[in-house]
Amino acid sequence: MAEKTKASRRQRERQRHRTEIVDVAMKLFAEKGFHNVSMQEIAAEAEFAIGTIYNFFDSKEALYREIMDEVANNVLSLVRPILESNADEQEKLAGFIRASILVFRENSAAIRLFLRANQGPLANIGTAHFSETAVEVHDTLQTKLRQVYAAGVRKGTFRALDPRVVSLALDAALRAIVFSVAEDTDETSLEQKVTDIEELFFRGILHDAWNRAASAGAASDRGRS
Amino acid sequence: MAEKTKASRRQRERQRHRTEIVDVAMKLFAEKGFHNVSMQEIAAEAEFAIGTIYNFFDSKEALYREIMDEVANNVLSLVRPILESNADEQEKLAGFIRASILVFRENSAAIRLFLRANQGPLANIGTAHFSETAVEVHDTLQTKLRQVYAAGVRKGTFRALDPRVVSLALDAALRAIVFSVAEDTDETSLEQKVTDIEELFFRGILHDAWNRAASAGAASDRGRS
DNA sequence: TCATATTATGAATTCATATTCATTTCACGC
DNA sequence: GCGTGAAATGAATATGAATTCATAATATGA
Repeated sequence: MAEKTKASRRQRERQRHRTEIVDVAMKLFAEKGFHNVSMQEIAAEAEFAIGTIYNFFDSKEALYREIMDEVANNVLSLVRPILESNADEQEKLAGFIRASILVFRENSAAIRLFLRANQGPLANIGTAHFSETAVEVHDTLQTKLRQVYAAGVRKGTFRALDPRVVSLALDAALRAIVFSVAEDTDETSLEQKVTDIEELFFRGILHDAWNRAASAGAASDRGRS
Repeated sequence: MAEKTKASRRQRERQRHRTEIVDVAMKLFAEKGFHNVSMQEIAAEAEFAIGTIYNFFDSKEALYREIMDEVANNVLSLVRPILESNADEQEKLAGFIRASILVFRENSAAIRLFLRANQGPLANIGTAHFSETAVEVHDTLQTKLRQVYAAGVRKGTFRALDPRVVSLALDAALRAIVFSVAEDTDETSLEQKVTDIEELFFRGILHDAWNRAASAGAASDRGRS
């Protein structure tokens, strides 16, 4: 029993060190990107020797991948239930918007890292190819979004737009907002921004009056400067 | 006169070589990102010796910066006139959407490079800090977009959403679509996607009937799973 | 206190690229 | 065909990390 406690103590210590390294690495990667952070830098910032880092992780890539995977799975576990709930499609999308922004609020560095690496659908190219998990998670969420939208279209809730376009646009727009919120640390504006994004996607930017008048001719009255 | 022609010939040759190098470098940077392309690779692909590249550009960064600046200015010169025209705000935004996608069509590698480096409002961080010009161009366009939107709000054409949110969302969504179009080379779908984006932004995803019914209660009827 | 196992250390090594520069090739005018 | 300067060449060098590993420090249990 005594042995067990002490052995466990060791392990806990080690775990703590591991966590410290991961946290520092996450912060640095999120700030500067994979290529612009050296293992030296991570070691120094975490106050360990370089060798120590390599006791925990086989390589820089492995360290990065591990962080990415963890973050990706966190995001997934928070957002997925919303898209898979029993709520109607409109509520699901509204929930997705709110969740995306709240998830960010909780640990901004982590999410920022995830977004950085997965910017755009071209996640495969460049830095991001390290973590298959992260790419999978991104694809999973996009697929779910498309399904929700398509279901809404079938039920007549949503317009018959290309679900691919809608899901990409929504995802991209949310990222952009999330980043912008990350820059100015104004907390008040966040709630307003969420509302604006909801309005924007659900009802568009045109005022209703215009909306109805313009809707019929929208596709035809081009050609004038 | 004879001398002049011949001297000019030399210079034209040299200019052509320069262009070849730039084109190759652009392609590679766009495909793999700055850090994942070596000067060796560029030289080999362009069929020049490494030293030759350095006869034209002081460093890898300088080469990259030059490309970025050029691309950024091209984009600006194509899109800016639209936002500064005399058309009404709705036409300006519609024009912006169409232009963004057409600009891309013309030389996809170049635009892709530009987008890659400027993903998100965090353009400052990471690879992108090489080219101030590119960042300036991005900021300029965002500012113009906001101004157009704000003007539309004042005139009562647009809803009173945060112009920052709208311009960010529009920009981000367009990028995402542009990338996705880049991946599948399906030309037919492009036109449809443009239309969908316009619909999405101008009128939202909700059907009109729902639109009117839901608009009042949208903010209050949450809380049910 | 000692022997052992575990963990941490960081100088030395390795490796991939960026960059340099002495040499060669080439185009042109004579 | 020859002399000259511009342009191209690529082996050699410089640089900046990533990774290794022999050694030191530390904890554990007897």
